[in-house]
Amino acid sequence: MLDLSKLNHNQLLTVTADIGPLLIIAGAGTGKTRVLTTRIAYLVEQLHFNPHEILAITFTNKAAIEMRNRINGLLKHVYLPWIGTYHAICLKILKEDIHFLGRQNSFSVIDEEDQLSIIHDIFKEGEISTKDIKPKKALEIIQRVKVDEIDLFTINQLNALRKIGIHSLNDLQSFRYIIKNYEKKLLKANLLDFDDLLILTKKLLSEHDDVCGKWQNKFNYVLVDEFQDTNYLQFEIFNLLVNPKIKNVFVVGDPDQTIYTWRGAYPNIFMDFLTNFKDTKTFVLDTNYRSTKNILNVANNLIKHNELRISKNLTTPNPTGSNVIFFAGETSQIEVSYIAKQIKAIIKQKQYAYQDIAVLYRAKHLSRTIEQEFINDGIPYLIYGDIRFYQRKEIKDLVAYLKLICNPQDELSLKRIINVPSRGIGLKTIENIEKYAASQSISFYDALLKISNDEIPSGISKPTIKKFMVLMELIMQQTKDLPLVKKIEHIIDVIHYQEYLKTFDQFETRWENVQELIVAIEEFQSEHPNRNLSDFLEEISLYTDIEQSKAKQHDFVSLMTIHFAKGTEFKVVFIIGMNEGVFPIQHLNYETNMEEERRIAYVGITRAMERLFLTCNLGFSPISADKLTPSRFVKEIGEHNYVTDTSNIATISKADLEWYDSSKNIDWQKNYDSENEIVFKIGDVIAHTIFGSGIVVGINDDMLEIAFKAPFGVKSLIKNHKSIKRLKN
DNA sequence: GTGTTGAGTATTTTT
DNA sequence: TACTCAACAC
Repeated sequence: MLDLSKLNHNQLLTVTADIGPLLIIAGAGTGKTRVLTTRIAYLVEQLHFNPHEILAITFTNKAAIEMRNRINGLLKHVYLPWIGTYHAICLKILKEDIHFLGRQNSFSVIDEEDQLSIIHDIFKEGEISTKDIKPKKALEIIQRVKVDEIDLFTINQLNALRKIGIHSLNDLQSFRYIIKNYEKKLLKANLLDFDDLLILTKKLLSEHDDVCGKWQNKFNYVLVDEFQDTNYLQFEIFNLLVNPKIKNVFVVGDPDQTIYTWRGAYPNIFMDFLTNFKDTKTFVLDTNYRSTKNILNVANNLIKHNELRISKNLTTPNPTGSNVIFFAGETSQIEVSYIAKQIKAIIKQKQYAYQDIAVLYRAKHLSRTIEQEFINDGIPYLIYGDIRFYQRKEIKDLVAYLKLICNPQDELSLKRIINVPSRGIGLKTIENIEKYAASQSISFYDALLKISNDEIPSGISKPTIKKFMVLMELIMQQTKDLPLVKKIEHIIDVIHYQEYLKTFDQFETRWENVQELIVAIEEFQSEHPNRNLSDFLEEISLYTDIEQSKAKQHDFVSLMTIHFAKGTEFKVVFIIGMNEGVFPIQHLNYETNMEEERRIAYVGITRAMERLFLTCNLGFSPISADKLTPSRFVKEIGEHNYVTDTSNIATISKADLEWYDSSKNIDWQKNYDSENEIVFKIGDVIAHTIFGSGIVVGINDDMLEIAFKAPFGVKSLIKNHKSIKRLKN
């Protein structure tokens, strides 16, 4: 029997609400996950829904696993096959039905590294220099164009393209070329990128009523977690999946925690939802069980500065708790050693263990100084999301071999491992093989076959290729009838992968990762005895990370970005780099969305249960000519709501703190001012908020070439960016 | 063809 | 600081 006694009044109403559209606005720490999982248990146990007709959409794979575990705690022996991210759900749907779009169900999914390697090929073919356009930039444009469904071929107005990072007509031409060829290559090789999973699912469901109807009939109840981070495309898919006759939906979210607008999420989605589902019942959960009064107070006082917001104030029955501490160190060195000192003190008092503590930051690179400090001080730590497991070289190499056993025609994988370990098949040879393949209109693999059997185009060494092909044949034959785990072990053995890895730094870690992969395969096999290698590859194609077994064994401090920390909680939280320009972040060529920055800070603060430290430093940032100032967010929280720690090493006295001043600084809330464009000419003296003064030395399209003082040199910047001010003619 | 080194450059967040 | 890329030595 389902135990509902632990729920508060509102939670209980939510869990036991009648079927029909439900919207739950659940603030941070108000028991969102509990409500979701209990609702699912309630559906199965009380309302007798079949687990197979329940679709639950989460934002991350991690959350999906977590949800499955919690449901398992509530309902023994009940398995919900349809819990997953939009991407995972779409993958399953497409694997079943993509042939309705005239494509083959045997497609595979590529990750960013694969995307980049395809982009590199396109650059080579189109003779685009990586100096003019960075492949990463091209990737970013491709993603934004695809998710936002922007048609680059009909848009000619630069104004409309600035927001996605295209600043000149020249670039537009190049990006058109890149995207056209990118899509062509994917189609030809039967590959889908992450965005395609969503785009094609939408296409499938919207263009094929019968297919759409089939899925709508299948899913009689649809739940969505982290609804605030749903992007438009995902929302469309959601709407297509919901059976319009019954409208059994249950969406949970918190508009104040929308931190993925850069991936297309939009705070207004809640209004859209209410428009689509007119008879929605809305519940608000605003009792926070996570944080102390002091911490919640800080969070509430910060987020109220967002203007585009539905007002909401969380309250908590928890005690007042310790003061929230603000610390400003003279340098970043002092900032991090302060944190180390606090952690050591906390541990010494035995109030908390390392695993109760998290250090959070706005951007990944900020973990560097803290990591160094922790190494020096012997504080155990783990950086999450550092290098994702399935993105590591050693893992991708071996997975590429596995993919090739399944499908020898997989060109990406083939090119990846053709010279891993080194076999004397370098870039030149690969290029020649590609040319040969193109001239014969055959695949890369078939070209290799031909070369090793008879024809030898110049510039390719037949014996080398032959040797490689014999090896591949051998691997395929010998692994054919082996169980999954033996397959990978055999490959590692035959290609002498361990010896090869020894030539790299961090051999031990890499070899551990290889072992970890074998464990993952073992687990897959014992959990799904009937599924084969390609099932495994499909399963991991959406995984970026793995449950780190390390994490279960040791006691360490967690280091992660705030984005990564969403959905977690820690007794003690440090948020570092609370500096203007760092958090809120200021970037060179993009505008800052201040409200989103504030929400990110809000998410960070609300991770804390008992102790919260906000730290900053007043040194020089690596890219700044000026001294750093504390973040405006600290000021907005209100001085009476926290305590400034001046008791420690070399702190700045409170009076000396120079705060962000909107009248003195250029506000980069609206970075682009196309109404009043300044006309620059060569020789103009300008001031930049980061690089100081400089002289315009070149002008093209929307960009200015500006010579700054050492160490910055000449930079290309956007002409009408608010960070640039003309000083005199 | 492979591996190393130095110069130059660019710093957000993730499925 | 970290990563990329071109140039160089073997």
